[in-house]
Amino acid sequence: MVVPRRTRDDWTAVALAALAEGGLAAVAVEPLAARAGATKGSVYWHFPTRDALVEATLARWELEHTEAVIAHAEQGATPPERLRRLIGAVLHPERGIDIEMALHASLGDPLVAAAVARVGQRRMDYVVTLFTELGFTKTQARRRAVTAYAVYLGQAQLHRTNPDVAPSTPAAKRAYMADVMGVLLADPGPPRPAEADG
Amino acid sequence: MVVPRRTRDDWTAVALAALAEGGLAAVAVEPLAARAGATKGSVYWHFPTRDALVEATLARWELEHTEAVIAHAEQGATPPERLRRLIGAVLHPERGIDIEMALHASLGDPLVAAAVARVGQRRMDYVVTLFTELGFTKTQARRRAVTAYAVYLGQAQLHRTNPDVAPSTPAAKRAYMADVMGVLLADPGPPRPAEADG
DNA sequence: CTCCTTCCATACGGTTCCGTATGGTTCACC
DNA sequence: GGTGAACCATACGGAACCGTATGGAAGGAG
Repeated sequence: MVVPRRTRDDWTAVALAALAEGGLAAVAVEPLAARAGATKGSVYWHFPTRDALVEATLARWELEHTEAVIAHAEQGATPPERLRRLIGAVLHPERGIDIEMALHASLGDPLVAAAVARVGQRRMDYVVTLFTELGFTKTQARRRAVTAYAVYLGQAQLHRTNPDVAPSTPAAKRAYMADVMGVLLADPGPPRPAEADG
Repeated sequence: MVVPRRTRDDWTAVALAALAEGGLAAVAVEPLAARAGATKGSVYWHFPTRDALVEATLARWELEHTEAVIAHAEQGATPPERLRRLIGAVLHPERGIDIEMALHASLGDPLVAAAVARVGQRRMDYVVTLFTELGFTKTQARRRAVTAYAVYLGQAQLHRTNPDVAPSTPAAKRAYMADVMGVLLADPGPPRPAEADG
């Protein structure tokens, strides 16, 4: 009888799967071990504590998925096309979005909050550069980036709570995307110098 | 020694407070009882089970907070002003937003998911009428309503994960709001009859 | 004052998870 | 083929929570 050995990465992989399905609470040592056909003994050999497992899992997610949205957007040729791919990513959900929503639902955990904050900052920075490339001033770009990223997050959320309100048919999706693009690229008023930026 | 008696509403009030602070997980019978200076005996007299307590708490929240955002918006004189008040509500957070975010973080619970879906539907309906009043066609209004509500949700989320990116000073808030308004009210293209609405 | 209902505290058993201890198995390498 | 390290199963104690059982205190009706 060949007994399968596990590595650290095996456990973080199982943890990511559990995270996507059942949220952070599902990343529990004993259920995870059962899921992997092993026992706690293995987990506690590879990780000193459950928090360490969570931390390693988050680190892996950051590595693999932080840049995923950005990389996807960067496949667009022009800045507007890149923005389009960014916003449209929500309408064509991949596996990563489940994990992301699960993490947003577990901001009570300090480790999760820190990871999500880092990823959010990184993406915001990218979207700011995107709007800068689109001809917005720095201040204007920052404002639009907040709105654009909020649309991204809100869309994902809305898709979970009220899937019926989201456009479903390809034609509807295309029309909706066109509208969102028009909205986000709307001409800002002339920059009033008095305005602060905080 | 006068012993304080508790009512059903007392317990849902305590549950709402715990919900705002610690999420659904904090709505646990024993900690709640300790918080209220009582014991489980009282809770299990007023409610047959913990789920019943959660359900009653959600029902109360729906009653008291579903229409809160709408009522706040309806204080605006004109449709644009109403939209402005709706979106701006996130920038001036009241106590309700904590509970709402906590519930959005606990969509894994079926009771919570149902309540949040009902509230979301109700609000979406309202925003659609808002955009209709603003002169949009039904199809256009639906699209803009999705975007507007997504901005609302995403803003709230972003405020929790990356509070630094949100505008902080009153001047910056005003400028940001003006930009968001301009964005959401941007003229849609002419309605192409071929477009579906799913 | 008495009695009955309402309300609550205490005590208990059961479940699920965390973390530790300990002994056994597998593998590399000599 | 023996030895030490890597890997894992089993068994245990403890904490937090759910739900039940039961006895008792508080307050109104008579």
